[in-house]
Amino acid sequence: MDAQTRRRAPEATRAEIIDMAIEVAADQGAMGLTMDAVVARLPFSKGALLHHFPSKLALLEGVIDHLAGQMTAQVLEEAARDPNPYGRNARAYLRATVNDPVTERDVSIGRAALVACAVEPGLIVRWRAAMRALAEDDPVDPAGKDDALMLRLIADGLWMSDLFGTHEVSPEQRKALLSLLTPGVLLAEAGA
Amino acid sequence: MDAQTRRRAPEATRAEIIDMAIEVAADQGAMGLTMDAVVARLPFSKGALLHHFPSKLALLEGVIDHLAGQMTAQVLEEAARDPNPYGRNARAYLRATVNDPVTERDVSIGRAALVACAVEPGLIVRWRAAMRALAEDDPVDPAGKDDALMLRLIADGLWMSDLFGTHEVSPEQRKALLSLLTPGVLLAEAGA
DNA sequence: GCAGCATTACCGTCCGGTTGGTATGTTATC
DNA sequence: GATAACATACCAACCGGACGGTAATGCTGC
Repeated sequence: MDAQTRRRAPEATRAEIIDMAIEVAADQGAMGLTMDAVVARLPFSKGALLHHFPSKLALLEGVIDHLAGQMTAQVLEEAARDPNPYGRNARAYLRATVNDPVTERDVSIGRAALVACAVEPGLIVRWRAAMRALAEDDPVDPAGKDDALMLRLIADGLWMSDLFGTHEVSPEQRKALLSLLTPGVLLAEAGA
Repeated sequence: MDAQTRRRAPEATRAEIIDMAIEVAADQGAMGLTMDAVVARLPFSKGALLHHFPSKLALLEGVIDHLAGQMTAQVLEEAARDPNPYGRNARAYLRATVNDPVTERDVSIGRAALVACAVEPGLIVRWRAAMRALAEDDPVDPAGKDDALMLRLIADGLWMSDLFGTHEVSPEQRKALLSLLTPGVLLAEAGA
C-alpha cells in the first residue's frame, strides 16, 4: 500500500493541473483556455479539477503564481553566482533572459503568463509584485540605478521579442548583450 | 439630405466598432471581449457588427491591423523629423515609446494588442510583420546594427513595463533614455 | 427624370453548443 | 467515521453566429 497507493498527494495533483493549464494556454491561446480543455488532458475528471481550484480565476492565480515563483527562483539562483552584490539581480535578470538557445519551454512559459494576464487583467498585479520584489531586494547605489533599469528593460524587450518574434536576434547579438555586464561597461563598477 | 443622411459610411462604422473592441479589450480583458459586449457599447445591433466583421477572428484581425497601422504611422512620422537616415526608425521607435507622460490611451492600445494576440495566437504574425517592416525599411550599416537592436529592445522593455507596471521609471529616467540617442553615445554616429 | 432592380447597411431573434460551476455520490486514508 | 480526493450527472447562462427581413442607396436603360 505504498507504491500502489490509489490516493495522490494533493500538491502533485495541483502541480499537474497547473502544468496542463500552462500547456493549453501556450498553444491554444486565451479562447482555448477553458476548464474543459484543461481537464481533457488530465487523467481525472472535472470534479477533481474543481476540487483543487474552485474557480477559473483560482486556477489562473495558481498559474501565474507558479510562473512568477519559477522566474524568481531562476533569477535568484543566477544572482547567487555573482560575486558583486550591487545590482546582481538586475544582471541575473538579463542573464536568465538571454540564455541561448531559447527553449520551447521558455516560450510556453512566457506565452502562458501573457495569456493569463490577458484573460484576467487583475492578475497583472501578482506578476508585478513578484518582479518588484526582485528589484527591491537588489541594493544599488543611486549612481547605478539607471544602469540597472536599463538592464531590466533590455531583458524585458528581449523576452518580448522572443515571444512575438518581432526582432531577429542572432546568437552573436545575444552574446553581445551579455558584454554589457562586463566591468566598466555598465553597472558592474557601481560596487565600491 | 446630407446632414440628415440615414446611412453611414461603412468605414466610419468599421472604425467605430474597432474602437469599441479596443476599449472592451483594454478594460475587460480577454474573457470579457465578446461580440455581445462590443455591440452593447455601440448604437446599433449585433447584426450590423456581424455584417462588417463576419466572425470574431475577423474583428480581432481588424483590431490588430488598426493598432499596427497606428503604431507604424506614429513611428514613421517621428522618423521623418530625423535628419540622419541611418537607423532613424529605430530611434523613432524609442522616441515614440518614451513619450512622457504615458497617456491612458497608450496603455489601452498596448493592452488591447496584447489581449488580441493572447486570444488568438495566430494574430501575432500580423503584428510581427508590421514591426519587421519597420525594421527592414531602416538602412543601417553593419556597425550600427547591434546598437539599433538595443534601442528597439529598450523600447519594447519600456513598453512592457508601462503595461505591466513592472518597473518604476521616473520622468528623469525616461529623459535619460533619450540621451542614448545623442551623437556619440550609440548609433547616431553610424551615418558616414 | 424616373422606373426597375440589385446592392449594401443594418435589424432583431433564435439556436445549438459550450462554459463555468453545483450538487451529490463513492472511495480511500487517518 | 470524519475528512479529503476524487467521479458522475447535471444546469443555467452565455457565446458565436445563422437567418429572414427591411429600408436606404446606387445603377441602368430609356
